[in-house]
Amino acid sequence: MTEIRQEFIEQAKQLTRNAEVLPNGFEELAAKLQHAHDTNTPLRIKLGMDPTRPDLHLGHTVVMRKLKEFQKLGHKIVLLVGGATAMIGDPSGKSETRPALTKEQVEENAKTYFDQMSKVLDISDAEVVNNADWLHKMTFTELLQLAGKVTVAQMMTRDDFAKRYAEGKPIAIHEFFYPLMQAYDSVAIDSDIELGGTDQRFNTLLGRDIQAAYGKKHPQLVMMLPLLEGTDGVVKMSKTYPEHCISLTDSAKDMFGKLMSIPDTLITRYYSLLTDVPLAELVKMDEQIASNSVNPRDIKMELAHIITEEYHGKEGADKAQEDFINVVSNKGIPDDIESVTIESEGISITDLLVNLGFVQSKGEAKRLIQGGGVKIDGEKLSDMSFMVKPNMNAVLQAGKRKFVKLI
RNA sequence: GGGUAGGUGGCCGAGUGGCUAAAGGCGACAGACUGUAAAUCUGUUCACGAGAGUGUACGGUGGUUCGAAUCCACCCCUGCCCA
Repeated sequence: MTEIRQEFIEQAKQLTRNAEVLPNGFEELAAKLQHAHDTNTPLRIKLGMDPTRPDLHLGHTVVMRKLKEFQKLGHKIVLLVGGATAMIGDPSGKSETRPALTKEQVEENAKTYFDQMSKVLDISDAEVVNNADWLHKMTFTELLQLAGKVTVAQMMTRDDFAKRYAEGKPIAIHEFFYPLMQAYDSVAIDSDIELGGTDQRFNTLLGRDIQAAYGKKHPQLVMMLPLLEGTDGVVKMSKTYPEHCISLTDSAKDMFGKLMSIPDTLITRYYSLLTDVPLAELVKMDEQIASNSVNPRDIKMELAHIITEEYHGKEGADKAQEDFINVVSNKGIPDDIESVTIESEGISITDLLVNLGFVQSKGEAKRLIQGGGVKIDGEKLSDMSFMVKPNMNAVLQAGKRKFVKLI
């Protein structure tokens, strides 16, 4: 084996920040980087995407940021749209078969995906493929050949299969095909490295085995990025729990606020996974928080600003921070709240709250009032049958962050 | 095909004839406090109604009963064991 030059060891080190490389740590990675450089053949970096729900959140950007690093080093990003796999649904705990998407739907969702992705990396330079293009053309014989490469016992080593089986939960046969299809994709696009969250360990490693089974001499490495916890700090950020997601399409204000709502324990983790702030500084932050020499809120606010700025520019981030301090810290009201015009006959407060979409039902509106969560011009409202009249020129507040101006 | 255990509110999970709009937990929302939409504590958590109350709800459809999440019949779905 040839000696690996320092340059590529450094590169590999940089690339493995936050990441775990399987199976052989970063030595094989460094070797691949060097080989790619010496032979002038960029590495093909695969990332699979599920086109069923096109809303991306910060959790997705952890992987995307890593892709960007590869891109900067001159490697080729291959974005794989899972048009075929989308019909199965990743068996991640729940066995729900998703309805087949039409080609148009997949394309449309993919487009939304790319729009959002381009906020983080350069899509124009990427290779975009859809696995429906080859998987749907497979014959049954080819499918059986593929399925023959893996045993049931191997399949069952996949963590969530094993778990569900132990718990007596159903596993449909077609769910076994998900990893197989994903693995075959690696054959089809001839990837050198596949990125994914740690939940993709099995699928991506299977890709390596299947590539080898189909004759690839140097099968892909697997680079796994940690799953970002949602704003509750416990469960990974996932579209299953939209309330814990920070979506890329969130307004600057929401993004900032949601970032401020993460538990203090998660601050440096968010820094590490979502910003370029060097590790040494993160260590310092941890010390500062531990020793109480700094208010964690301030470090968190800086984090919120950095990330918000990335998606909404400096101005947007500044404004969001200003609003946050004004509304949350000083219990003020934002300065750009919307107005609603009240019809001349007036409207009951409960109906109004429902109409505004602040609550789901009148019952909920009443509970909110009972709990002291409704204020008019800062005064708590206790009268449930309160009638809102026109020209009150007052600010209605429901809960902590819903405001509207009544005219 | 046979046996057996299950299917309860956003989720988990108790409940085996009336006291059950259904314990408890999680989540969510609100209030208090604060150093933040962290933490902690408290309250709320099907819909309509000012309220008394009414309607809807425990896999589905029928039935027994004054009364059913709870009993019966059939059906659908899932696990496990056996063949």
